[in-house]
Amino acid sequence: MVTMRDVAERAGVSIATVSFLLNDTKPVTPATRARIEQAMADLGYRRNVVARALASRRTRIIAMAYPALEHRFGMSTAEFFTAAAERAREQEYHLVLWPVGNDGVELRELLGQGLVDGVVLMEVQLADPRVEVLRETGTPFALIGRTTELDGLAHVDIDFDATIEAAVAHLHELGHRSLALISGDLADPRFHEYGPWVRSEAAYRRVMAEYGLRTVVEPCSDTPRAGREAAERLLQEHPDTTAILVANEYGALGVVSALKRLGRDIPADLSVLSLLMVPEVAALSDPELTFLRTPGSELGQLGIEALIRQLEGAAPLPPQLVPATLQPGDTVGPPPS
Amino acid sequence: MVTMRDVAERAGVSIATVSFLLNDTKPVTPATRARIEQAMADLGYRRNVVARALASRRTRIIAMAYPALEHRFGMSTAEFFTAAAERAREQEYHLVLWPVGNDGVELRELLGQGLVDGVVLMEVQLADPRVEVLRETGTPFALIGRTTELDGLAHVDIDFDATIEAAVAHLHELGHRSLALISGDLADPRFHEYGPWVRSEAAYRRVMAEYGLRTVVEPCSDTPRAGREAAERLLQEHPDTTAILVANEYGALGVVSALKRLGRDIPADLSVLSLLMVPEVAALSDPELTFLRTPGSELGQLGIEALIRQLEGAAPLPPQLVPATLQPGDTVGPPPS
DNA sequence: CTGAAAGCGCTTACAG
DNA sequence: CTGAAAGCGCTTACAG
Repeated sequence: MVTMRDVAERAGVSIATVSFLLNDTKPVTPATRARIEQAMADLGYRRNVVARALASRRTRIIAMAYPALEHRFGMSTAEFFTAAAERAREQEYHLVLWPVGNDGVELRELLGQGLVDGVVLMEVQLADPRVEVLRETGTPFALIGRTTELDGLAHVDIDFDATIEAAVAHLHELGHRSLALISGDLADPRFHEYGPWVRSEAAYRRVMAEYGLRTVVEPCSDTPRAGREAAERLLQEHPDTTAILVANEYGALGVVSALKRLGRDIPADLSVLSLLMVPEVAALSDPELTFLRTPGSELGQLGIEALIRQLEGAAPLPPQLVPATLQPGDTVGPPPS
Repeated sequence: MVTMRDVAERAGVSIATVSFLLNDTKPVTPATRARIEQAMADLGYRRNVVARALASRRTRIIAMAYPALEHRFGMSTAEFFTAAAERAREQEYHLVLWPVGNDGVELRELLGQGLVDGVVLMEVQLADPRVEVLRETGTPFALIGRTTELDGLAHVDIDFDATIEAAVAHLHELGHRSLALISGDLADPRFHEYGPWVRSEAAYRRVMAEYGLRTVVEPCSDTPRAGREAAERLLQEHPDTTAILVANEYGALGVVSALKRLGRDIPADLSVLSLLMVPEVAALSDPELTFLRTPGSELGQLGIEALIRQLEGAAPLPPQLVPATLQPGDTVGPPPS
């Protein structure tokens, strides 16, 4: 292994100078810079990140805490994670995945090891025990999602209000007046604090009230089968529905197939608009779903950015609420006349 | 931060003794063991992994190299990755995700940093430039997948031969004689060396020849839309087909919807058997797909296991070929009489 | 602008 | 069975 000492010797300088150059932490004359760079090139020097971490007390490793037991690691998550990993790498950070429970116990254990400089929290609950653990241990962190009590926490999240507003406005413009929401299963103890479902449902109720329209919400867990059942229940109880909003990525696929089974033409008889979905999943449906695209890459990157700014003592990234954007598909049209 | 020195002082021993106890690397009398353990508990000591890494020249960090640009990070990948991360954590390793290209350039760059003890390679190509990089740098590694030249490389993979044999046998028993394969798109330069598609197609040809049956292969890229088109082409060219094997996870969903569009009853008119799929994707189809389950968790864990054994100097894990197992669904039945 | 030296928190021969 | 000490490869006051 080529060390900094080897480079310093060959360049005829001290290791301190090599370090100053590498970190751009003190000025170095062009002449010595050239000698050091030549020596590094000759020897193929690569700085050892572990030694650097120990000496600088900064590992440049970030953990993404993902509650894999409670949440399926699906396509959306994959988008968050790979975008985050790439953004981290651009800034010379590494990203580790910590599949830890929501209660914070394992998280505390791992933090004690001193491996990471900070943590990005995914699948944030309204009251999230992990936040307390991170605070107690003094670990810098950023949320992808939001707790209820935010007081100054760095976070990025979907702008549920704007997203739902856009969705309802779009359907309303087309002429729809009877809009139902198939939401998440808030009765499930794992999810009753789950932000995306709580917030999208609240936003739906608020926006519908503003439009003076009736409110119908059908709970549904996150599987196509549950989606089918929810759609069947919905049409039984509210046969006059002309457009269905689905805040449930995998449930949405079941909604479409249930309607087809029931002989409904999509979108001639009934429109389906999927909220919060990635294109890969929308394409799995036939007809392909019209949907609001979860800004997964953006949020993954912003989450990393928010954390890295803290780590580097830069100006904090203001909270970012990113709306999902409408993507055309084949499941939304005007209501039947 | 509580250090080993603090523990040693409180227990009245040297830091070496604390280290010996912690690593179980030298015997310690019960009395001093008790004192040290008490001190650790009192102080809430947690060993610093970075210092340990530098001193021991072992970071206990493993990278999973994933060519995110070339391959979608989908549900199957997520299963591999989370299972690997969990298995690593059980053995006190951490898993980082390296989204690096297939050419090995970025991989070499990252290896130089000395962060990881070893690498698990995903989405292995028949001739994989990354293998050469790992060899040159002397990095321990394990493959999830297989190159053509394996000479002794640690690897775990799907047993494509056994999987395809089981699939064909199952359909043959039901009475099918006209089986077609919708495979991957080997014409695409990104995938013409992609093991799963090459191997499943080869196995199909071999097995069909053994049964004395005609061979039909329709290439298809990994999207539902491509699957729809492939199914349409197939029925055009070979209308007598009674069962379709699909070696293409997302393509399979398109195959089902194309058949429905064409008015074919599944499975009364035509059976669809998806090879290499995870249950979450199978459930997205309506009717739910009959499929051979990709052993993602098993392979993720075995890949980590194979690597860790090398890292710890244990007996090497013999190559593991794990067959996909048949999962009942609603898309396979006897051929029309 | 550059260098000598202490120190990050551990592991590991070596000695007893 | 235990300890003193060197060393892992860097960073960072401090001094000049």
